[in-house]
Amino acid sequence: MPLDPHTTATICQDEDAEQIAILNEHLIDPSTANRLAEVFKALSDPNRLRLISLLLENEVCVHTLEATLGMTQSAISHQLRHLRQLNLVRFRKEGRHVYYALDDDHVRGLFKQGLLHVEHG
Amino acid sequence: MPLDPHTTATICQDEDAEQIAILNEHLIDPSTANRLAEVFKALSDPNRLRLISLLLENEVCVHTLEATLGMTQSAISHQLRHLRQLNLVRFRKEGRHVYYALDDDHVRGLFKQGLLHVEHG
DNA sequence: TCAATACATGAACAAGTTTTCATGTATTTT
DNA sequence: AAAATACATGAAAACTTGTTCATGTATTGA
Repeated sequence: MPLDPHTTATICQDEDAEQIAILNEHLIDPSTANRLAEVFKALSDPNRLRLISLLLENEVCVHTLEATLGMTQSAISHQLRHLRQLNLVRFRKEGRHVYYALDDDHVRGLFKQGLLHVEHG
Repeated sequence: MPLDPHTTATICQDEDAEQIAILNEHLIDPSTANRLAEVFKALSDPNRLRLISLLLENEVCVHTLEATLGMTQSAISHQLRHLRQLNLVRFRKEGRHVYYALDDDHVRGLFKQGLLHVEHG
């Protein structure tokens, strides 16, 4: 009997072709796996998460991010570049300042859902 | 004017202490950031996501995971060990087989939420 | 125009991760 | 008891990632 209450079946051996077919239906394709991994990877670094937490409700300039996070300006800029390339943040320039904000409600959603799980246990 | 409709304020410069105080309230603490990063990191590898997708609804033995994913037995075992150490999967032994299943509804939830975002665009 | 401020970026380095390779243990089959 | 099957694991190799260092561009101020 399976341990996990959510589990519907036990699948093993290559003998039972029908079971293996069922299993294959659940397998996500490599392209989906890669894109999904990219999103989660963007959220898999503590400093990047701290940065994102600052952008959850406000747009903030690079210098203030630097001061608030206690990271070097270069490190911040590299991280922002990373997030930009994934279309997770966007920016606008005003004079010599560059303001960053979340580009996407997806990130906000995943961030908050992850936070719930971590906080309540 | 901010670009992001969700954005409530524009924060810049160290001059305005009140704004910086508001910003600091949003900053997650390092311990939370680390635990949050760990969860997302577990979901940040394509092969691990493909593996998890097989365990979403069923418990599956290692050999079948190997055959279905087209990975070596060793690579599978190492990934399973990793997921075990994070309490994301559990296993039970039966004869010479070891059945793995998700340990945790959290992962299922995050996985599915991530998938929605990736699939619909 | 010269200096200062705000930000970006390439290159190198340190650290971490995933896979492979080789080997080991436990269970079953013959 | 020997061979085969199922799985685990340490160590090394190959690859990825984050930060630092050095330097570059653009805008503002003196």
